[in-house]
Amino acid sequence: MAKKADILIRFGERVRELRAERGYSQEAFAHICELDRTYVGGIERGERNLALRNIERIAESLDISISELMKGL
Amino acid sequence: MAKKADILIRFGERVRELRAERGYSQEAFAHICELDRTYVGGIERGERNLALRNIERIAESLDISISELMKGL
DNA sequence: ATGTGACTAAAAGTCCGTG
DNA sequence: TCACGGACTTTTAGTCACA
Repeated sequence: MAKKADILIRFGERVRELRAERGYSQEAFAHICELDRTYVGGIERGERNLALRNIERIAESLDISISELMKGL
Repeated sequence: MAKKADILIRFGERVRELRAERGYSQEAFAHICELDRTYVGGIERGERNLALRNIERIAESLDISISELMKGL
């Protein structure tokens, strides 16, 4: 498990990129997503195998579709 | 929770559609995904809030990208 | 060939903190 | 502002018997 360039790693990198693009701190972003600050950190580090509902929340908070969020993964 | 046309419902419908298009039974498809038949059934019925790794497995088994799988959701 | 309820183990996800 | 840890509760993963 946790092979490098794993889907979770790639997803985390993608979230971090998009979140930073929007000028949000992890904490501010976590608040928008209504997720825990430490949890969002874990997602960005590729440590979290998050479920579909939370993927949806993140996409919504980034104001893009899930499909768009998953692009290139 | 579980509002109609929920993400899980829509995702399940999408999986069912694509799976059926390929002429797989739930059981045959479950075998390809290396998931339990009843688990896949639960996904198609929108009862499972499945996590990213399983979403990836399903996309792979359908031979499409996650982004493609999520299209229209 | 599928729907469903029930179940246990594992993982998701929260909340407290530190450097 | 973020990485990371410990302890905790809730939900998912994965399977079964049965309709």
